[in-house]
Amino acid sequence: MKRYSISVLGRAWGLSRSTLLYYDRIGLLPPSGRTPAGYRFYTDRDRKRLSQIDQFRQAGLTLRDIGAVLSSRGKPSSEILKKRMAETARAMLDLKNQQRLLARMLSGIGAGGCPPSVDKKMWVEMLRAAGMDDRALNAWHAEFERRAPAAHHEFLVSLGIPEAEVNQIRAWSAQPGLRSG
Amino acid sequence: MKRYSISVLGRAWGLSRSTLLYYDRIGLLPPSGRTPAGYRFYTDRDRKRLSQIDQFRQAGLTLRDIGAVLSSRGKPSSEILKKRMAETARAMLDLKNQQRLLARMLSGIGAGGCPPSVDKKMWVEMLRAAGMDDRALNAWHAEFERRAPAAHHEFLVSLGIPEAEVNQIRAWSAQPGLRSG
DNA sequence: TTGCTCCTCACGTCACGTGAGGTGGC
DNA sequence: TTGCTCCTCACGTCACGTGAGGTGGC
Repeated sequence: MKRYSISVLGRAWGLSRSTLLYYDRIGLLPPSGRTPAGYRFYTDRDRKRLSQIDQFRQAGLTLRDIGAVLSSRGKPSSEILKKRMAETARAMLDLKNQQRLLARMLSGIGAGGCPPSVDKKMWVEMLRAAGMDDRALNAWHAEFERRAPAAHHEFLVSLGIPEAEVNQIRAWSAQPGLRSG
Repeated sequence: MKRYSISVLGRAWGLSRSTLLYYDRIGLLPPSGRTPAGYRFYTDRDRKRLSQIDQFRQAGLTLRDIGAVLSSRGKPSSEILKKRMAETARAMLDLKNQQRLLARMLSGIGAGGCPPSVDKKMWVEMLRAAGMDDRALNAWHAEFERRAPAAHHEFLVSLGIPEAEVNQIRAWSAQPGLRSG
């Protein structure tokens, strides 16, 4: 039976010694045994397990999830993989949004004053196009005001709406029903 | 001058009290002052700064980078934004690769035994199509062997290459020049 | 007095990296 | 003896969250 020291096994996968020490500490990859001097040694069984761990790591699973997948074959593991798949989808959207924001910031720096990309008119048109009516729009304002009043304010100002009108909209939003009364 | 307590300001942006405590501790957003009783209070200046911080946070900057961007207007900030833009591109590639891996794992579970997606022949053809000749191929094996011998082994086996041939390839890779001698 | 907000530590999270101080093996 | 690897703490990272234990303000 071939034996590998901790650093040799790590280097084979481009992992550091401290990574394997950590995997041992959390019980994810305990070595097959110790030499009389207390050195960890790993065998081909461990090498195969590390290979699997590495696969799942590349798929972005947490070490806790990897442990769960490896210990229980079958159904639960597919649940975990699906969960991770959903996370990646969300993360992609996040990244795309970040790229949009960064692009705007960079073009803003490069071009000096950038034209207001979206104003009140365009915003409302977009929401209407998405099927929102007056009621839905009001409900949305109310929700925005309730959850993040300052951001709501900032947002309305960013659409080029004058301060006075902004305050009116916010007052309506904070007291739903007041507008129709 | 309007004054906001820590929780009120936080809630306005959907941030927790402890987040603002943290921003104070690291010096990113110190409050304008304290009440006689020691309570932090924030003003509109702070509110505007938090608005900026939030923008950059949504763009994925680290708090350290946000601090740098806010304290030095102009050139250095665009460097930081470009750096972040590059990071997002890499992160996208990572995520796409993760999705590929997850899809393969999930289909593997669903369908039982999955056919070996890529074998030696296809692999070599792809590399040749990319313009690699024998020399380049050998150099690549050598590099793979040097940096991650076990993964190299695993990879060759995954292409359906028999153990004996794998060992030969790895021996050549470890001793470049031996093959031509 | 009750119930709310505020305060300051201090420790936990995640997946390791980085020393410090000491030992085994050729 | 030299130079390498190994060992075990213990603390640092990042952006907070979560109590514990205590106080201010209506």
